[in-house]
Amino acid sequence: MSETLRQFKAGIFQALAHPTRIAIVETLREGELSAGAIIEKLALEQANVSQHLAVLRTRHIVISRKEGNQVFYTVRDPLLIEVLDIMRSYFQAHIEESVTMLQEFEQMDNTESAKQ
Amino acid sequence: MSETLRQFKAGIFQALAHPTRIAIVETLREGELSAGAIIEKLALEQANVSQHLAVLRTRHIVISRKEGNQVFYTVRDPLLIEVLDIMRSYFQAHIEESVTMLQEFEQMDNTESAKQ
DNA sequence: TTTCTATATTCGAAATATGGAATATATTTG
DNA sequence: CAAATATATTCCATATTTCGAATATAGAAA
Repeated sequence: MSETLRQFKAGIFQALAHPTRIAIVETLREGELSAGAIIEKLALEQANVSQHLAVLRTRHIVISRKEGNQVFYTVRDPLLIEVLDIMRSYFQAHIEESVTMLQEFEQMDNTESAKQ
Repeated sequence: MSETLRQFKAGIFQALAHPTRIAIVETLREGELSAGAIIEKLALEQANVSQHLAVLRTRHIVISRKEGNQVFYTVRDPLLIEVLDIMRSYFQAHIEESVTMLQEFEQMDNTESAKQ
């Protein structure tokens, strides 16, 4: 497989590699929502959500449609939702280890801060 | 959905969000390989591959098994292969656009360099 | 036109990821 | 034991990501 294709794939994964962006995609699971509605549902900063939406747009994970004042977003391909669903079963299948793993990451974070 | 689950999913995507790590996982599609075999197939620096393997290990994307001098790697869970398969259809479905997108990125890079 | 609302963009600081060079560790071989 | 082999880890410089604050833009309403 070409390096170009691998870069493309990495870009898609990268676009999904943030909890907030995953939250956005899952919020859009039921269908179209305005940026404002997403912000409200997630209870996050407007600028922050907008930045994450920009990442998802650039990677064509979502499509945006402007209507008057608002911008409506949809997930472009349902396949992505399917992927997220599979990952949930994966998580559940390995729940014990998954929690341990996340705890280890937190532990690392604490160790880092402790150094200061 | 819990923030924990979202972090977990983001972690998996993060682990796959690098061309070299994608190459490694795809190399392991056919089955187990030693670190050395992976390095040879990908024709990359030993240390570099080892670092990327460490990322994949930390995220439990791969499992390692030590036999004598060597360490053999496998992709841990068929569910992940399934994820990769779905992503593969996704990539194929959008390949045309991907090429366009990559061209745009190149364009951006050129613009960037031109600025210097 | 001025103001209001919804959304996007820019900027700068802090955090994180990356790659190469050097070094460490463990195992086998002589 | 010493040397060779396979792999992992550490260190350091650079690049990228992330967030909040401030600012910009575009459309709607007054």
